[in-house]
Amino acid sequence: MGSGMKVHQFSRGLWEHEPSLTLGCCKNTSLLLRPLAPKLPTADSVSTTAATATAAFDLKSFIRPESGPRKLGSSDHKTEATQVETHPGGTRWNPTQEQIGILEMLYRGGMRTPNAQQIEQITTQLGKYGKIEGKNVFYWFQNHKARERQKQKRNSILGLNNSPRASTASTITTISLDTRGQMEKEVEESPYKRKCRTWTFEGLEEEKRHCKEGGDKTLELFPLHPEGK
Amino acid sequence: MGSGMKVHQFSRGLWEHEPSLTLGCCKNTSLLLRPLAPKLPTADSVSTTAATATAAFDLKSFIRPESGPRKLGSSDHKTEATQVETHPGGTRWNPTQEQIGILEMLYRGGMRTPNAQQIEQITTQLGKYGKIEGKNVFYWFQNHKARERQKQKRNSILGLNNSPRASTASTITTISLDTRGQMEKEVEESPYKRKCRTWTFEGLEEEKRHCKEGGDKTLELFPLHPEGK
DNA sequence: GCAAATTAATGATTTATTCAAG
DNA sequence: CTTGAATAAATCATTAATTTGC
Repeated sequence: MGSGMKVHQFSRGLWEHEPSLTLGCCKNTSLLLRPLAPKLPTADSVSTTAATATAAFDLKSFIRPESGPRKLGSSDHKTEATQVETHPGGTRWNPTQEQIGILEMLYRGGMRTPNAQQIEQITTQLGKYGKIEGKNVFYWFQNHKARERQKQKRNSILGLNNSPRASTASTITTISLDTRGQMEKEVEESPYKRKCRTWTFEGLEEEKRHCKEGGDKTLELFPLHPEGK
Repeated sequence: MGSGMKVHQFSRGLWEHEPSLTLGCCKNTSLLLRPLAPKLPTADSVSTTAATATAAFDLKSFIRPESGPRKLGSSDHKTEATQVETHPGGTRWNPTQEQIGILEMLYRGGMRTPNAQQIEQITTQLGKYGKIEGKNVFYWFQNHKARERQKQKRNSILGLNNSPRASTASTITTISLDTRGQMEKEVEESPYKRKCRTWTFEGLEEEKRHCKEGGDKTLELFPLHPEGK
């Protein structure tokens, strides 16, 4: 199955990178602050770092917090952000027809992996038609691209066999709307590109057990960093 | 090559849940707004969506903005964010010894893929020792995990040959600090687990050409991906 | 001893694979 | 079965080590 092993080496060094404007949380404005770190060559950094860097930094709360002291009931942390409510009934994004339409239009227009700014704009626009987040847009493009590709691969393989029910799923006929120069090689996609997408974590995760039978809405909330950038 | 195909099914549904607080950007509180979209079953959504959803939403600016009217010189956009500079000399994160030490400690403690909250905390802590962002922490764990894995795979393959210098690379001896139930199977990792990490895009990218030979700092920030291809 | 050239490590992205919800 | 969501694998790209020539 995996017999491709193609190596793309060209198109090198032409991708620019975005410096990703560093939200204001990192409060080190002085640029040369790494006075520590004696930079010993070929240091194993095992015993040394363990001694130097531990500081005030209890790992217990980080590593698998379930095994540690369970601090669920205690409002010890800063549980003050009341951003409750969130997803009323569903865990995952349920796109509306308008949203899908716009996304497909963008895809057909040639967009493959939008960058952060584009995702932000798209999310803002699609937000008018229903709840959506940036990651939904991102994932949609990822998935759509991958599935279009494997659909085409399957069609190209099965198409030679010409089984009478293979490709009757969609059979879109009115594709040729205007098709200016945009369409180009819908097939034979270029497999590697180098983009930079700067993203930052913001919302905290929501595990929400399978919620098949649980009806209670005890949603506690956590401190996100509300200070934006 | 791809002959593994192992499916791990245990250790399921044991992750505690943080109910997530959805930043307030999505402003549709009324939950049932999809008046449009007649929801025709197995809709192709090609011609229909193109008609319904276009609205006020110029795709031209999204899809490969270079093919459209180039608006470089015009300061029409909000080119007011003088978030220049940021990375003084380097594009990518250059971890200090302390940061690496903490990260390795966390890794050895058992942390594999921290969630958003953990990443946020780690980033805050590591920020004391040098500039760092959340994505750096995330990437570090991804890369470290993957490379430890392939290192072990390589060792397990070569280890059977019993070359006398195979595993003398690190030979950490003082591993057993306290090691309560934490350590468990460092080898034979459980490769699939289901977590939720909600992340959102935040920083907009800004472009900065390679600056290898160009000494000028004319970093234009046009909204682009320079060419689709 | 230093600096350019080369190599090794590793940070950052993209693609492939997989799980699970509806 | 379709598809959103998440992770693992592959790989590009940049920085630090290391080597080499002077």
